[in-house]
Amino acid sequence: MKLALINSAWESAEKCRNCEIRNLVLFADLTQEDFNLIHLPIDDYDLEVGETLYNESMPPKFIFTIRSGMVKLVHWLPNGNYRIVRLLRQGDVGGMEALNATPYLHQAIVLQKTSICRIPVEEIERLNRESPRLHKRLTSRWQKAVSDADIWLAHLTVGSAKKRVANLLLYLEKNCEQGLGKSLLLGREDIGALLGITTETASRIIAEYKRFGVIRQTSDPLVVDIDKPELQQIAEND
Amino acid sequence: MKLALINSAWESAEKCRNCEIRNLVLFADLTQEDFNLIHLPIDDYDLEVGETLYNESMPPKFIFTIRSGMVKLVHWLPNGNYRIVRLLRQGDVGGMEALNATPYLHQAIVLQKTSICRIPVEEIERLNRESPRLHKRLTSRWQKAVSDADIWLAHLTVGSAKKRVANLLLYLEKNCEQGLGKSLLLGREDIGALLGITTETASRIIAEYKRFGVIRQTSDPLVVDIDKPELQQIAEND
DNA sequence: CGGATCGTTGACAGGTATCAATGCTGGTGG
DNA sequence: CCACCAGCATTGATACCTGTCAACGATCCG
Repeated sequence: MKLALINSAWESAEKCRNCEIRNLVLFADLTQEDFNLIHLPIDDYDLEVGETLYNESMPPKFIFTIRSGMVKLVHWLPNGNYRIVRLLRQGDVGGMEALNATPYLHQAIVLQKTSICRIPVEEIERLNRESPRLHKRLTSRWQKAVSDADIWLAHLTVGSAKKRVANLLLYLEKNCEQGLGKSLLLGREDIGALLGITTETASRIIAEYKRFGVIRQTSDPLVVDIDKPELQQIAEND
Repeated sequence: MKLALINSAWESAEKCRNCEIRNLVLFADLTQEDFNLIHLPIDDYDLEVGETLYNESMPPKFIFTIRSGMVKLVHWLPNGNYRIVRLLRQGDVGGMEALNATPYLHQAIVLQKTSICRIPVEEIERLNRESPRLHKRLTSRWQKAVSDADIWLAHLTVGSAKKRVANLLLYLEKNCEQGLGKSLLLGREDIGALLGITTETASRIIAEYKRFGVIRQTSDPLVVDIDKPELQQIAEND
């Protein structure tokens, strides 16, 4: 049993060392010695659309890095409504609240098939104490979370509903890994919760964009081709 | 010259050790030995309404803790409009971007006479390396900045303009140090930039609240008495 | 006293929420 | 295989809200 645990830990360190997106995530700057410090298992696994990564009532024992895919952070309001406060994409870290021994602040739900690394908080704390390189990475991740939230606020909650949807589509084109000119097309309810508008308004605008050819269906119903210049035009003027 | 610097450093460490709000800010957990590590001067000073604490084009060499008062973080948009992305109040830390050697992300402008501690980034970095207690504090401040931003988003950018203003007044009552039942009354333009509404709409709503006695002028034109239950009522239902 | 700045108010058009009804699609069980 | 259902997306009608443009009042200060 103990041996199994040690093997597992060794394996996970090995996997991290060879991880192809390592330069994007927490362990980018770790050295060989740092990896030797890893004792607890780091699990990696995939989640399907709609599955929950963590929520407010789970014990905050892990942080999560996104290897690929996309996750929404949902904040539930007392009246049963909800608001999406951020999207996590490749290289982002979720659940960092756990590092301060406080409960998770959101429910994290998968929007696109997503590949995850789940890292025990204990492990992070040990490395944090013993590896200044990891510490540096962690604080810069934290900063990224703050500045993402600010940019969100400044771009996605101002202007008309049309502008907001245009900005969202442009944001997704950049960040959803579907390739140039392609964007993930979220459910209308999610679009509403992201932009602070109703589902009906979101639907109307998406339908209108489709009619005018600003966005076009692809073979995958969850992905659309977008007319980037046109959307940028809408986002700025109109 | 060198002696003067050393004296100044010694003095600032001394001041921090005796600071009456120390338990709120970064140095809460530092020990005597930790203070002995402080070599660079930590300045404290006051700023008046409208003065700028830092902005995007200043070299990011300091972080700032708010001893008292209130500061807005302004994000300028390309078209000349601006959005207030967060408010800093007693115990908050501003300009933490500097710790990652990136430019400041906002312009920080004083809303209420504010008392500041300005701490050199170099100093923080040294302490961070040598004092695990400070490190812990720093990460928890960072978390606070993230969760503040999220709460902001979830409460102050949804619902009707009336609800948003009500929520803002309740938020200020809790956080502006004017005492129970009293709230800082911001300029209408600031209210607009905070809530994502126009100045005119902000003005209409404030004027209406005044007419119905939900808020009442005090001797200080920048402070109002608020009818808390009524505002909570408005924030939830209506 | 005049000018600048900020707050207030009005009129109006356009945008958005709301309520309600109707398509559309994928999955399930007969 | 098909009928049916549940969940989403779409669309319409309408009232309300908010942005916009414009004018006017209040206050402060030189």
